Amino acid sequence: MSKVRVRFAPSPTGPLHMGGVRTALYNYLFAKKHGGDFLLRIEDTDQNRYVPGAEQYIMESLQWCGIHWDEGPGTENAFGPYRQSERQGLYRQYVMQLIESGRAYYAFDTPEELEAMRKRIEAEKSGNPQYDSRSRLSMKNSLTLSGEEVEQRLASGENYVIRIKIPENEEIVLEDLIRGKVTVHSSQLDDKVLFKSDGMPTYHLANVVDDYLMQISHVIRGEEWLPSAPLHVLLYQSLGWEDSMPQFAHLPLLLKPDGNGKLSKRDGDRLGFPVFPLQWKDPKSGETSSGYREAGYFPEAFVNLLALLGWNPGTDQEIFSLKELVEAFSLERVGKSGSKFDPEKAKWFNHQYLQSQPLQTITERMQVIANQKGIHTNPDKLPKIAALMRERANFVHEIMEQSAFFFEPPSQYDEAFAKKRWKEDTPGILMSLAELLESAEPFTSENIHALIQKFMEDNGIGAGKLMPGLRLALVGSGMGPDLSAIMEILGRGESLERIKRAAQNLKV
RNA sequence: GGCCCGUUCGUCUAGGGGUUAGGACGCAAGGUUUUCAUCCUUGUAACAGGGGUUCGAAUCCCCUACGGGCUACCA
Repeated sequence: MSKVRVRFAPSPTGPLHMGGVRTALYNYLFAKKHGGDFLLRIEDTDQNRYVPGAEQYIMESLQWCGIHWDEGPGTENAFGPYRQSERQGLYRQYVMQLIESGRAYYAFDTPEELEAMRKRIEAEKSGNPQYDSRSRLSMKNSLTLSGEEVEQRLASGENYVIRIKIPENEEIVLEDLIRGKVTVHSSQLDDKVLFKSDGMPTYHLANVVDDYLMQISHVIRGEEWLPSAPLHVLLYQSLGWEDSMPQFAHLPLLLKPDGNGKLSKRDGDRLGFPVFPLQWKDPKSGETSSGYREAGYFPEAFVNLLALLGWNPGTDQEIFSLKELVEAFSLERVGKSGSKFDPEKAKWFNHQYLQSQPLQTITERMQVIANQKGIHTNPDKLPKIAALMRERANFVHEIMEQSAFFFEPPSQYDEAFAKKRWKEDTPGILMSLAELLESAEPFTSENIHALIQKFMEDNGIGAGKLMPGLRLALVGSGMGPDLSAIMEILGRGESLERIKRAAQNLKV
């Protein structure tokens, strides 16, 4: 087998959504698994839909995910350039080749005429309302016009497109790596435009030409391309490239969590989860869409959860590093049916990574959040807080939210909890405990814990009587981790101060 | 409408002729804990329907239903 070369070929028409990232990921995994190349190619043949910043966004997204391309914009070599707009001059010779061999033809129809044709066929119910072997002879093209007139129209600079001439009665068979044999009859295909009147190729032509020129071995893309895959096969055949035609693999779609249909931007807004890897601000509308990065996901978690949406290793393993994914990945284990995205499970993945991430990574992120929120922190405390708090959180920002009491004494006490647990004798008990804690040396969790145990024993006080009040004093609510650990982090001064303050101020 | 693709717990999925249909998320209960979480244990819950083929079908075939994709001088 020749070298594996795959490409991810997004169109810079907006932010890349997570389905696109998954397609890129599968391409990457497949390439790396087989020691091949992963290329990034920008399909910007539609100038009308170009969105500034989109290309940059795509690249930044892939980089954030750790999906690195071997070739792409910026890595110029023999196969470049990697933006189709920069390859414009390349395509013309191939359409001309098609025209000369009679596999394509010029067409001069106006949008109005095309519309009229569709309407007519629809009204007659005489077939598919499309430009095909049945209707093309009633249109204005080089099949119906005299050679002279075609020449004349071309010479006068009239707008024209070049269409593929779909053969009339042919079974087109394509062997899809995921779906098996897919057969389509040529009568179902229409004479797709290959070359637009603006001098740009359409996707169909450009992707076939570029895949050929870039020696792509496997085309791994979304299922939405399956219907046009036979057209691409025809193009390879017509161009005489049948022998180097890549193998196809059409991936199932990512579906919205509720109801049906493919995942869209709207769903994220509606259900409160990101559908984009990175936050995106639409340059036209100014509208902002949230991203996984900004929502606090680790890129490793994002990649992990994406990988398992449509692929599985056949084992019970669910946590995979990128490296492990490369090792385990195969197209044979990609499913055929669409996957609904489950935001809850996404959080679970991040929880897993939060537990296994180096403490330093977490504290760095905590520091960033602290700076943003204007929270003053003692950098020495952060690793301790992280270690103590992370198991209860899914995200670093949740650690910060749940750790607020470390940075600021309670400004108020949870009323319901106080009502239940703050008794008349609580202040007195706490004051005695505070006195005892003065002697804890050093002021560590272990020592504090031991002293508290001793205190309870000596005074015949149960944990249920002491702890809730103590917690209220230190935290302000009935939640949080072990109190000895909290006090160690708070330090002796702050801990005792909080205890005394509550004892003095909190009334039954 | 036409064409193509698909259908196992609510969700992601394993399983590809003989399984008590397995795991994970979620949910529920119990346990641990000073609280809330975490964690642990247990439980809940599925082969879309109908016909075949077969001694035997979730698994193979057909039909139906349902879902999805495509149907542009967009990708």
